[in-house]
Amino acid sequence: MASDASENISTSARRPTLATVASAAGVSMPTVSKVLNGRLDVSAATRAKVEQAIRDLRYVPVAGRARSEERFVEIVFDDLLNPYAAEIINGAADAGLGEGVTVIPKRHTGDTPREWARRVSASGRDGIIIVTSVLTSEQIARFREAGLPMVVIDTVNLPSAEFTSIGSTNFTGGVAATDHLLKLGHRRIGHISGPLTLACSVARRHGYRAALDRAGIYDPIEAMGWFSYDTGVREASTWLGRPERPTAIFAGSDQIAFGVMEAARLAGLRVPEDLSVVGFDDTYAAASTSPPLTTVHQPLKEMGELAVRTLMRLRAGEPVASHHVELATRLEVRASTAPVR
Amino acid sequence: MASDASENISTSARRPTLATVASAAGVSMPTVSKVLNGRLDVSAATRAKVEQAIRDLRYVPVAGRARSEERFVEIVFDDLLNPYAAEIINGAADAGLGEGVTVIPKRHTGDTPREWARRVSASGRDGIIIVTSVLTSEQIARFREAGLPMVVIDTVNLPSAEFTSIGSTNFTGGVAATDHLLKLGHRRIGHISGPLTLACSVARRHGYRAALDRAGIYDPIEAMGWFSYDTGVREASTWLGRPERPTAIFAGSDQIAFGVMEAARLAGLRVPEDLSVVGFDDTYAAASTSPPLTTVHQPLKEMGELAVRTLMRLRAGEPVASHHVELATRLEVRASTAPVR
DNA sequence: CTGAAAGCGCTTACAG
DNA sequence: CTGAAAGCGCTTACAG
Repeated sequence: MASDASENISTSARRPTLATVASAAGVSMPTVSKVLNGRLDVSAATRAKVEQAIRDLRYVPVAGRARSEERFVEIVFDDLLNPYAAEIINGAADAGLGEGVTVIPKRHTGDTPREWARRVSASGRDGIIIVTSVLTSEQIARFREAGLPMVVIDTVNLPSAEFTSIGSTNFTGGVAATDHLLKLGHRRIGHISGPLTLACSVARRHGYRAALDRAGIYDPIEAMGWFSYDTGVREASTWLGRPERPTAIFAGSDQIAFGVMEAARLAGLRVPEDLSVVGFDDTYAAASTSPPLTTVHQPLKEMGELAVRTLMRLRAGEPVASHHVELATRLEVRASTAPVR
Repeated sequence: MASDASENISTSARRPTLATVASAAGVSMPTVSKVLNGRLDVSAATRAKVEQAIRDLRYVPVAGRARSEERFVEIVFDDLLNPYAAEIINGAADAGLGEGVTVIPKRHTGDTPREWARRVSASGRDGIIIVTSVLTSEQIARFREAGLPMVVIDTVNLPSAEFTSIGSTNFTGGVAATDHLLKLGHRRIGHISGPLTLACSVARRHGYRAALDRAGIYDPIEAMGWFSYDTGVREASTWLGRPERPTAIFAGSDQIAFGVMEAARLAGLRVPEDLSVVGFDDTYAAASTSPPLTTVHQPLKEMGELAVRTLMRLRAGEPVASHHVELATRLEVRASTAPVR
C-alpha cells in the first residue's frame, strides 16, 4: 500500500502539485502530465501507478492548459427560480455545448457596479449574459471598461443602443392574443397588464388596443398589477362580479392568467364555456393547467441560444448585424379559449 | 491612439499574452499582472494605459492564479427543463456561493462512462453531482478511478452503499398525503403511481397503503403510469366515470395531479367540492393552479444545497456521516382538498 | 509606484 | 514508453 507515504504528504498544508504526484508515483512530471491529459503513450502499469497516486493525494490540476482552454460565460438572473430561468439556461447550455463554451448561471448578488465588473473580469470569464435585470448605464460602462463582452436578454425594457440585446415581439404577441379572441366572437375582452413601468407591459397592452381598434371596439377594459397569480385573482374577480362582465380576458403573463382561472372558479364560472382566458409566456406550467392554457409563446430557449452565439461573436471581434434582435412570439392555442356563447 | 500598433498585434494568429499587453502598454509584465488582479499599488495613469491595451488586444488571462483558485462543481441532469432542475440548481448555486464553489449545470450528453469520467476530470472539476440519473456501476467505478468526488441526488431509486446519495422521505410523504384525506373523512381514495420500476413510486404507494391499513381500509384503488399529465387525465377519467367513484385521489406527482384536475373538469366534477386531489413534489406550478394544489413538498432546494456541501466535504477528505441522507417531505395543504360530502 | 529577477506549475518537443 | 531540458504564461517578493 502506498497509503503510508501519501498520507504524510496529503496532510501537509500545501495542495499537491504535479511534482508531488510524480515523486509519490515514482515517475517523472511529464509522465504524470501525459496521464492527466489522456495521452496514449503511457504503459498500463505506469498509468495505474499514477492514477493511484492522484487518488491518494486527491490531486487536482490547477492551472494547466487543459483547464485554460475552456471558455466560460456567466448568465445572470435576478431570480434563478423564475420559470423563465430554466428555459433560458436550457437554451444557453445547448448553444454552449455547440460553441465549446461552459455556461454558468448566477443570481445577481447586489455587488456595486464596479465590484461586479471586477469580479467577473478577474475570474477570467469570456463574457456575460444578463437576463431582464435592471441594468444601470454605470454598470454598462464598467463592463465596457473591463473589456468584457456583454449581451442582455430583455423581454421587459425598450432596447438601448448602448449594448447588444435580445428581446421578443411583445406588441405582435398582444395583437395575436386579442385577434384570436375576436375571431372567436368575443367583444367584451378584458386585459390585465403587468406593471406599466415595464416596456413589455406597455407593448402588450398596445397590441391589445390595436387589435380592438381594428375591430371597431373603442372601449378597452383594462387593469394592471404585478406579474402574479394574486393580481389575476384580484383584478378578474372585480370584473366577474359585474353583470356586464367580460366574456374573455387576455392576461399579461401566464401567472396572471392562472389567477384569472382561479377567479373564474371562485365566481362559479367555467373556463372556457363562460370565460375564455389567454396568457403570455408559455412557460412549462401552461400546458398542464385545467384546462390547458391558450397563451403567447415566448421563444426563451432560442433567446438563450442566440445570446451565447452573439456573445461569442462579440468576443471574437466579429461584427453583429444589429444592437437589438427580437425573436418572434407565436400564439399557442389550447383549451382555455372557446367561441363566445 | 494606440490602435495602429494594437491592431497589428491583435490580428496575429496567437492570442495575446501578458507580455503582449505589457509591450503594447509600454509597461512591465508585473505591472499588467497587478492591474489584472485589482492591486492598488498602480498609478491611475498606468492603470488606464494597461486597461486600454487589454481592451484593444481583447486580452483574456489564461492560466493565472486568479482563475485557478476557483473551484468548479458540475451538476448533471437528464433533462434541464424538468421542473425539478430549477429548484435543485437554485439550492446548489446558493450553497456554492457560500462555499466559494462555482456550480455548472449540464445535461447528460450520452458519453460512454469512460469518456464522461475522463472529460469531467480533465476539465479540472472538483467534483460532480448527478441528479436522478440512471447511474451504472461501471460509471461509478470510472469516477472513482478518476479520483473524482461524487454525490448523487436521487429521489427515485433505493440508496446504494457504493456512493454518497441524497434523497427524500417518499414513504412518509405517501402516508402524510393519505392521512390528510382520511382526516377529511374520505374513504374511497384512489392512488395513481408513477412507474413501479422506480423505488420512489413503490415507496409512495406503500405509504398510501400503510395509511389505509391503519384506517381499516383494505381495498386500495390503484393505477399506474408515467409521471405525466396524460397519465393523470387517463387514469382518473376511468375512475370518475363509475358510480362508485373515488371521492379523493392521491397522485404520485404534481404533473399527474394536474391531469387528475383536468379529468375532473372533463367529467363535470368540481375540485375540491366533488373530488379532492393531492399531488407530490410541490414544484413551482403547484401553488398557481385553480384551485391551488395540496401536495407533498420535496425539499429540492435543500437537497441541492446539501449536495454541494457534502461534495466539498468529500473532496477535502473529511468523513461524511452516512452514505445516504434523506431530507423530510412535508404536506403543503392548499385548496384542492376538502371534507368529503 | 515600477520592474528585473526568481520562481511556480505545467506542457512540449525530442533524444534515447 | 520514459524523462532531462527548455519553455510558457503568469505571479511573487523585493530593491529602488
